Amino acid sequence: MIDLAILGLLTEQELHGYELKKRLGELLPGRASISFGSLYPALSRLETQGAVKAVEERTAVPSSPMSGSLAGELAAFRARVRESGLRASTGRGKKVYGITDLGRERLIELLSSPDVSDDREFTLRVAFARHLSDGARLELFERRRTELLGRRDDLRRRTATGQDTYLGALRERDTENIVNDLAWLDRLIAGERHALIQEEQQ
Amino acid sequence: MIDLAILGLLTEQELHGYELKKRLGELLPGRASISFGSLYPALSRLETQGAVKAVEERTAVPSSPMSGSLAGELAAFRARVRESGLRASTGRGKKVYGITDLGRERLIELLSSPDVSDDREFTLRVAFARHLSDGARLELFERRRTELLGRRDDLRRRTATGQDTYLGALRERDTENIVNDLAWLDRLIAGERHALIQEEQQ
DNA sequence: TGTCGTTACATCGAATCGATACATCGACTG
DNA sequence: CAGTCGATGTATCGATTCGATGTAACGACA
Repeated sequence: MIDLAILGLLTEQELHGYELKKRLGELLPGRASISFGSLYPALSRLETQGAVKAVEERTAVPSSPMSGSLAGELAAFRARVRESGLRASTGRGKKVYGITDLGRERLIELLSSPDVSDDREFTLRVAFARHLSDGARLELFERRRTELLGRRDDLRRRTATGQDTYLGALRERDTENIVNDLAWLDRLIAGERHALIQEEQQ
Repeated sequence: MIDLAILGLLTEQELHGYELKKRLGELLPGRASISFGSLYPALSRLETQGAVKAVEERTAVPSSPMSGSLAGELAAFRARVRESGLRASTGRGKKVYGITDLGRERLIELLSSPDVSDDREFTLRVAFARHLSDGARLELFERRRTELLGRRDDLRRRTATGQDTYLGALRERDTENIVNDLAWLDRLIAGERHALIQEEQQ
């Protein structure tokens, strides 16, 4: 899950930890994000595995006063960071990560996993769906559709005899949300098919 | 979260671990449940704290062949377990838990927490909402309403400039789901108000 | 008779969370 | 112009939770 998030975000842009967390918070629905306590260890793990690499060395606070040349280095570093899309970055000690070829392979693997039962993971896979081939993307959506149909039927089976008011209300909400998700998915799938046909006709 | 789940389920019925997990799986939306790796430690913790207690001692497999009287004991135990609502229970070695007065207090505390940002936790709190007073229940729903309104506005603010197709699709889905949840909540709240007015008129 | 699926408890290592520590910087405030 | 506050940033700690695995009894079925 967290690997998918990191690799997906880094494919599009080189980023440092803090920024990674912020973007992920915007990607995931609700108030969900990931904690620093999982992010930093995950980055280390991925770096060890060679899936990501630190692009810019962290600028340590020099213990001795900066010489002119060092200050120049720092300015150059900041300029590079700014270029790479981190305008809001103030503060010192950033460690900017980028993805490697191995990381890109790993991302495709993660995006192609047959398991579509985890909601948060599926959300991330849609967010990075443009990195999949047309076929793989369509397959992802259709597998998800099957999953949701299964859930809907499970819910229907359980919504049998007269329950507690609030229990019943919850089932109602869940059913509505699944129906909604299915309609949304069908629109996505229709869009994909349309795109595929247009491609073939060229 | 897990404490809330355990205490809520045990308030309604004495249960053992395996059954607890199954029921929780039915309560939570999607394929979500909790793992044994968190359930059993949590039960131990709650037992130490005095919030739950083992109602029936586990029936250990006797190392020596059962005497007639022991077999009788076992049968009696099974009958008691069956009475307490565990019809499907076969197999040996169950440890049935019940809630204590302290546990009931703790449940009310958890149900009354002001934080309604966690989706799973909110679902559980609705599931056990009948254990709250009319006022507290209404407050829970209204706080959740405010939370969802905040999320909706956050989403709107972010759904600004032309993004990636799939990113846009995700935002669409999230917005729809929130709107759906809000409508559902409003129905719940209306129901509560109606009930309150009827009470006053008596 | 064997062996498969279900019921059931338990534990382990790894992943993750939530809190906290520490430090820098910009902006607002008295 | 010093002082504080909030945002930015990296990092680690203990507790929680997960996912996998082990063990075992039992019913069903071949």
